[in-house]
Amino acid sequence: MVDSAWMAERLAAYMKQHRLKETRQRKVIFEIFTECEDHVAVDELLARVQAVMPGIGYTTVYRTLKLFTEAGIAHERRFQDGQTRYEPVEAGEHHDHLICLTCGHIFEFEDELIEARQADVAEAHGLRMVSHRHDIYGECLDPEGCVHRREDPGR
Amino acid sequence: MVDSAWMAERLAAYMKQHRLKETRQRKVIFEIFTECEDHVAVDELLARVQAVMPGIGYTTVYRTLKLFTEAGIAHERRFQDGQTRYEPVEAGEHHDHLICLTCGHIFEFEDELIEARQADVAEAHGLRMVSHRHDIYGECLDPEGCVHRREDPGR
DNA sequence: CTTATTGCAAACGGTTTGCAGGATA
DNA sequence: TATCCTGCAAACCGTTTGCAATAAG
Repeated sequence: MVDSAWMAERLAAYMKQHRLKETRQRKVIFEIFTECEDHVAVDELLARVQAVMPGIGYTTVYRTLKLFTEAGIAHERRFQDGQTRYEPVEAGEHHDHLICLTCGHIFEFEDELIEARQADVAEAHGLRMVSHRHDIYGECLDPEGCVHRREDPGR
Repeated sequence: MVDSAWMAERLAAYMKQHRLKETRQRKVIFEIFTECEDHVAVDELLARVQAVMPGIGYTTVYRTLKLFTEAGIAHERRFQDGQTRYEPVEAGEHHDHLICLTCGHIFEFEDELIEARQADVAEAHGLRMVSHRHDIYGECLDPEGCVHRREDPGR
């Protein structure tokens, strides 16, 4: 779950430290961004923001999202489609996904063993792990009894 | 290791089936592509190809790489840098990637422990693992002594 | 001689940047 | 008032497409 209070705090701290200004645009974008649970594409967010503040420019949205990323309250993700998507950073977050090819459901998972092992692999190659991306694709073992069949297959 | 004989065969079969023509350009690109062990970016490959065949257009390289992909002898991969990279398909392949953010080098790895654990994670959620994608990003522990520094850091 | 292919230039889509006017501290 | 921020337009970058000329079958 998104902890918008924590995000607001962290953003405020970052802005103060960098002597940035709190503008109407940034407030609105923040508001809407924190309401987005999933990975929002920029144009998607822009559309939602424009519904509230019609005159806003896409440049501002791009720049603000970049600001959020630098402030540590957003993560940038690029999928195969060439678009950049952003997701709110959550406390104790993990971004490993288990995608069901049968029903489309996306589970999030975290496995300490895998986490630890990744760092080892990096080290074995002379690197310090900074981040990772791990997606597992699978099929329902029991399609009939699948609890997620009716859910919206996240894009 | 790249099995260029097998690749040539598979490509030939695909071309025959689709009534495509064997051109000088395609031969040269194939030659050079099979010599590339790692993940080549298009402009990288273009440079190598142009060293052999100066007049060749980048359009041709793009189209040929797409052809290779359709023929099943190349894999298209997009990492976080926005460039599309291609790698020769190998028999029984399966590559996880370790990307160095300092020098740009891309290592391939396979870890049985992680492999096994992934299947477990899937099963724990009621899925049978079909495939996965796993990229680890890191930084050189010793940037000074990095063996890969001289390589073109795929931006 | 028919059809596929090439290479150029121009189009493209997503993103970034320069700049003058406007808002914030 | 001194900055910082905005929004526009234009630049940009990697990639794709239209097209007339060219090469392969």
